[in-house]
Amino acid sequence: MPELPEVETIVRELRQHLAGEIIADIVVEDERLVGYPEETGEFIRGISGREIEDVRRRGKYILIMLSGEKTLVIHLRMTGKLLLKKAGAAIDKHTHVIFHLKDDGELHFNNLRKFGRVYLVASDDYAPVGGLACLGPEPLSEDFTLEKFREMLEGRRAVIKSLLLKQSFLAGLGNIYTDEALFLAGIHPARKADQLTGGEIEKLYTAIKEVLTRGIKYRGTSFSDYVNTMGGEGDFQHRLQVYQRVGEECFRCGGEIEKEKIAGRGTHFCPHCQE
DNA sequence: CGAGGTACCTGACAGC
DNA sequence: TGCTGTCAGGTACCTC
Repeated sequence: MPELPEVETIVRELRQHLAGEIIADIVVEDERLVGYPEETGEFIRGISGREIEDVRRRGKYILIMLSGEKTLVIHLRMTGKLLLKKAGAAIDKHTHVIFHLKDDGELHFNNLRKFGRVYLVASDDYAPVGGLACLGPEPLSEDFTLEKFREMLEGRRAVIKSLLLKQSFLAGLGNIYTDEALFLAGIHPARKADQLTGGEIEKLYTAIKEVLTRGIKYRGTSFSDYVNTMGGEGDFQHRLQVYQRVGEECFRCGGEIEKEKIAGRGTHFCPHCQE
């Protein structure tokens, strides 16, 4: 489901509502969703009674910083949702982990396809969460400069779409925002990374930042599953240029948007604007 | 390094 | 109505 803008939207809401709260108890309905520690009881005991000090984001990972130098890490994968509820709220069929707050609220981890994961790790050691430990740079951070992006692409013979989707290369882009960024930059998704011109790299760099910034501004893209912590939809689906627009007119040239399998994923692009 | 496949799950939708 | 195949915002793991 969620990519960087959706996760960022959720993180901002969680921070506002959860900072300073104490997690009193956790109910795990399906142990498969606990990625670490292996033993669910250890996960529950390690969290119970701790205070939520802050909520942060790294790539598509949600980091709930707890007292005692512990971090509750949550990844939503495809269909995960985090929903803030009042105590005693109805439990949805696909809610598999519930965090009960001391002060009357609940956080429901809902997961239709059960791909999402929760982890409890020491705040100074994220190694047990492999994907988190080896993430690439944050695309909206100051240290992701154009110069750095050029260096990252140097000598990479992979198809650009597959590189952009790779979290260890750059953190946070998923299928929607990758397609949108490549359209904005006018680059065909199947181009080889090391064959992009200097101008194209610069356009892509700007496009990535712009697409993510706008995605956050409009609080994410909801086309089937994504909702924020209050169950509300984002707005960016109304502003997509290519994603989910197969057969429709390109807003730039009037041609027809196509869809093809590239880098193993359904890929949307305008064959005229992205040669 | 890079490409392609499988697996993990449930549900929606198209086609017969 | 119901069966079958395909697809879905993600990632880990495997082989070549």
